[in-house]
Amino acid sequence: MLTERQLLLLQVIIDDFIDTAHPVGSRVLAKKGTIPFSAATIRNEMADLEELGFLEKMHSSSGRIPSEKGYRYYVDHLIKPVSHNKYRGIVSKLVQEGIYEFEQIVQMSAEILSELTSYTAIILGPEIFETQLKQLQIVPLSSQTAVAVLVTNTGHVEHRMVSLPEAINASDLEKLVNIINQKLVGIPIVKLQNIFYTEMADIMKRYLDDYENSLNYLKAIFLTDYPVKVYVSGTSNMLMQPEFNDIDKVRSFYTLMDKEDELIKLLKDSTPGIEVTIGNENEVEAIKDFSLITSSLRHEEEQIGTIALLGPKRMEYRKVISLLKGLSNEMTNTLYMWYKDKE
Amino acid sequence: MLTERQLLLLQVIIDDFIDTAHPVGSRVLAKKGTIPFSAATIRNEMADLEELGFLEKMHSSSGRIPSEKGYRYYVDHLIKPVSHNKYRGIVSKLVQEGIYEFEQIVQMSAEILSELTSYTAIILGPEIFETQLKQLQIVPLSSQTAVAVLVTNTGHVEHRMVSLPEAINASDLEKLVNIINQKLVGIPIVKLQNIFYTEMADIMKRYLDDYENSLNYLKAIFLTDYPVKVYVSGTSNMLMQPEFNDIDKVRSFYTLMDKEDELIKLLKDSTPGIEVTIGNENEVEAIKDFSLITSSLRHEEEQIGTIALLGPKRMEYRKVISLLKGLSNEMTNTLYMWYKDKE
DNA sequence: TGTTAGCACTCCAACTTCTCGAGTGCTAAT
DNA sequence: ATTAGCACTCGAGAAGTTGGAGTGCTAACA
Repeated sequence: MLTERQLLLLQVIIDDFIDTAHPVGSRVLAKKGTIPFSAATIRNEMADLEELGFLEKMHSSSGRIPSEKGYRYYVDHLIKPVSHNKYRGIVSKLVQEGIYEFEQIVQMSAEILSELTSYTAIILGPEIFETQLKQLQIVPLSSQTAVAVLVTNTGHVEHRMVSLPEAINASDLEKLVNIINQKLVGIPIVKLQNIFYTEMADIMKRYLDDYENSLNYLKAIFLTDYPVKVYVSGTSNMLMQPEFNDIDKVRSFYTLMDKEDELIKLLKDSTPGIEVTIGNENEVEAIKDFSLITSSLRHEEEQIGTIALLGPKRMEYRKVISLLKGLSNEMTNTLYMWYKDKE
Repeated sequence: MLTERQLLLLQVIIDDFIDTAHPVGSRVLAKKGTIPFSAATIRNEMADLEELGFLEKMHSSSGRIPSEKGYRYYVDHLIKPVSHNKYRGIVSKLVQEGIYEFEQIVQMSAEILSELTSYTAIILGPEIFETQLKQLQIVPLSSQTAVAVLVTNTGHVEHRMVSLPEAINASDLEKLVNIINQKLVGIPIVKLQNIFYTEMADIMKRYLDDYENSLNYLKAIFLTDYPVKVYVSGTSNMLMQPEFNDIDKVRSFYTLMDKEDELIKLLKDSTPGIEVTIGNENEVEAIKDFSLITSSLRHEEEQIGTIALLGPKRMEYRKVISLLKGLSNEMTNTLYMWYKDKE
């Protein structure tokens, strides 16, 4: 329904605004020569585009800036993805070094990402869905405390302090750990809780003197949710963006960044693939002035983590999207190889 | 060398400025009634105090604000520490729950601290000086990779991915781990590197087929420095301080906060006890507008960590210092008990 | 009929000017 | 020694001024 010329115009206006952060006027646009029409014509078209809701003015005699609808159209229809060969291979290079666990790799990728874009990178997870128990170890520290160490097949290590039941003795503890390892190695972490109640209860009853106590003890290890970790990187890069000249925006931005649970909410239920949320499209009030681009990392239909970039609505969508796409693909492949290798 | 009256005046002026962030004028001060003299007299004294370098003016007809020398004098001589009974016991309560490792407790304390003061809390370490190896575990993930897990007597867990040497077989690996655990458990982590070269080399030669390879392999585990961790908490609280109305200050502040190595430099060589650095007293350029209060956590002469508060020069020194002192004592005691218990 | 030049109008941003109040330093009186 | 009084200073904020970049509309043009 938009004419060829309107499309071109919309594209050029948004590109220009993304580049300069200044409202775009007809005169300047005409002078640039990208559009073979006079300023007056451009003005007319601009008025139409505004009527259609793609552009808006800050005040009656300012240039036009893209509306959220405008950005949305731009993202959905006007961007031809550019592939960023330059950065291809970053992840696999990290993997090849062989000294990082998966979580570290995700984190490092995000740092690179925020460096490359000067927006803020936020990473969720990777969650332990689908990762399997490789080994459980319980190391007693004193008579009352021990540390439980859980290693997964992805090289991830979780640990947690636990208090030991009074009655348990060293040999029982050893037996317990052996049973667990025999029975539970290879089981996806998520399913541990179920199995724990069904199969384990029986077995433990048979082998252990102090069944009751041991059970309670294990609960502390397996039945608490392991915390989801959020990494944020590059917040100070973003302060250079002119939209942050407003001190209140800075305040509310950092207040959000400090609330881990809000960030988790932001990234938690992302759908597969790249998803772009512009301004008020997002339900979280605090980022109504921002755009958020998320890409969920998946392994066999399971979401195991999310990489996201948070920036001003005036974001370099073209660059960011292709970058994130590339990175995401690479991560997925890497992930696939990884699991295949470790199984 | 300062008269009684000058001391009183200095005290009141700084207190007032810390409270209101506004330059303090003679008239207002006289009206408040804390000083039984007229505004004119106060003016004269103020002029003297300025000449002595304790006060300064923003411009020729503004009220007085404390100079750095003024703050220094205030901190050194005019503060009578108030004990904060209210918050006593926070740490020991956390410890009693028995489910946190030492590092978590430090971190949580710092969060509380920043919440209580609305300044930024920075914590370094605790470093692994003096903590002893409790157990080493090597869990193979694939034919080429494994994860090495190191548990200390404080309940701290370090882990790292390592690539396995081609030639090594499962039984050798097991032997290796056994040797290490037999020989190295109880050794302070810092000394591992030395012992590794002296004693271990011999032993390994005797027991292992593939001595050369195993040695190289272990290097990766023991000879890399484990990273010092920095936790920062409460940065957004601080934005509410009026000194942060200047956007450039905010920018430079957050740029600093993003540089982990700078922060480490800031806290690394703190002397025992509480140390207050005001503005330019600190060598790090980026915090010349701030004051930093550090308290190093010690165990038997060794610095094992640092808690610090970063705030504007106009800081509530009285409150902050006593709070930090209390917390620090509590931590040290806790630490002492902890080690005693775990040894 | 689509395009363009021209013109009157709008509005912000940046700059100046003005005013006011809170502050000072100095002097003379107490 | 202390204080009251007075002239002076300076910055913060209000009010006014200007210029430029923008618009919308109309009329002329290909």
